[in-house]
Amino acid sequence: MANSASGDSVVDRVVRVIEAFPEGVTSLQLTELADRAGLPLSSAHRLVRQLSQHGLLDLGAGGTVRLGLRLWELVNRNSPTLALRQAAMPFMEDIQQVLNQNVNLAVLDGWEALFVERLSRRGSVANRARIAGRMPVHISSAGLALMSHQSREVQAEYLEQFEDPSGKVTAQAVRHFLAEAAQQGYAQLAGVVDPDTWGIAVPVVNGKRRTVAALGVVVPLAEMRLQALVPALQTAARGIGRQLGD
Amino acid sequence: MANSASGDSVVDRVVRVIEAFPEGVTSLQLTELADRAGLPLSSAHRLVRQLSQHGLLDLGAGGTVRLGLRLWELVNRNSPTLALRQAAMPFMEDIQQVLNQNVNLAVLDGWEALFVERLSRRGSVANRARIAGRMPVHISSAGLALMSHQSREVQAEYLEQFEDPSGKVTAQAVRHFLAEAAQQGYAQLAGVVDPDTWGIAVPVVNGKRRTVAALGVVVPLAEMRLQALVPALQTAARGIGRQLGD
DNA sequence: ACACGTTCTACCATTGAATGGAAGGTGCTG
DNA sequence: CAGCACCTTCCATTCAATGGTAGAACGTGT
Repeated sequence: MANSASGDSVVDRVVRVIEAFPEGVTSLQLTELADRAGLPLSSAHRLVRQLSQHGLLDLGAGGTVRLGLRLWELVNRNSPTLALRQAAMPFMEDIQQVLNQNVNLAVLDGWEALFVERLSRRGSVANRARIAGRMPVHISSAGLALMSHQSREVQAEYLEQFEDPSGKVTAQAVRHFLAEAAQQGYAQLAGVVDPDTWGIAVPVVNGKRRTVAALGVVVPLAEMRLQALVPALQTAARGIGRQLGD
Repeated sequence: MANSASGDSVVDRVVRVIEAFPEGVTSLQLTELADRAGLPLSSAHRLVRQLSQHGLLDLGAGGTVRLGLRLWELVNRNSPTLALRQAAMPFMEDIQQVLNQNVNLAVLDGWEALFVERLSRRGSVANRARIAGRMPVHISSAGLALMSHQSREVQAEYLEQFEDPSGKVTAQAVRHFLAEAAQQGYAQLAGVVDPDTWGIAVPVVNGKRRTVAALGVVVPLAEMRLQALVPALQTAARGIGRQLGD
């Protein structure tokens, strides 16, 4: 036995270590980390120590492993979402001020909407969809808005593989939603995430006519005023797109 | 010549690649990246390709390298600042609502304050750009608030190495500021970052009496009302500390 | 149209850095 | 105090990582 009995490179292992943290978990014991990453304890230990010397991980006393502050800093300084967030924030704040609703910004990654930024409704305490959270395309208005503006090929590929584990939604239904969203210029979805809420999202299109994000709000059913919301969102989305350039 | 002519490990190199992005730069050409990371082009190319296969980097056509969406997601989901931000956000929103000022949250890293979250003043153009930004301890109220609550040893070590490149501030002056902040329970600093603004920050103390963050506001000189601001900040800071537990 | 510079990508023989089992700490629990 | 669970260190073995070289794909100035 020698270099990597399992046939994986060092890079593979570094990635597995970082990916080993389950969602929302910030701290892991060394043994558990090694287990989750599928690495021999001594190898995991060596890797973690090396990474923590550079500040990407934080190896505390007693084998407690956390992601490093330096990693957080580097990623949040240089992430490609940075320009998007900077362009979008003023408009998101406007929406929040004027409509007083939860505002969110998402991008498409695979067949899921990845939420990049969120402003919560004034006065509200709890907060469902989190920053860096994901939602399948077919159960989020943001996801539908994004997918409805993808090329025919991408949409076909998406519908091809579509399968709803709960069995509540058919590919046919999703196709219908997407067509509707494409035609109307916005996507809406009622009571899916939470029975008493309504989601509305519009695409954000950059200078090259590429759909790069979706801007959306989540409103209580009782306060649903489509006529007021959609134009506000579309105006903001155009403003963001203009800022983006590209 | 063989494994690493320069005597650095693979982990070292991965770190250098991620660190190669200058602040605010989200996209780098492969050649420039190799240059900045101090790696032979072919090695950089191999590493980047491997990392991008896992989604930590994004190697686009023409050798354009960006940080990967997956990396952003993983870090923002599992970062140790997550609990802090979640605990602090409601209180920061309260402050923003009541005082209508720029609110920020920082932690101490080395001899600098690292800004973890920021809410901008209503109506102002969002300067959210400064999330993940750093400020030296001696020119930020947050930094002073954090340092004033560190142990004697840490403070001594800090003052020992202190040197102001601009020569405007002496170690003696900083010592004075820290003592004052420790005694008063808050730190203030006028017109340093911006000649017309005043910074005030208070420490956030967790259940174990450890100072884990600083909560601060930046107000225009004209609107300076210390009597109103400090109690509000201190109340919020206590609330955050209670949420944190630990 | 052509030559030149620049940048990305692929190949592959060489070799020392990475590996992981085993053994030695450390701290907790019954 | 024995037993367990976990962290940490050591070191001989060996194959994965390395980087010079060469070719492909641009773009640019003449």
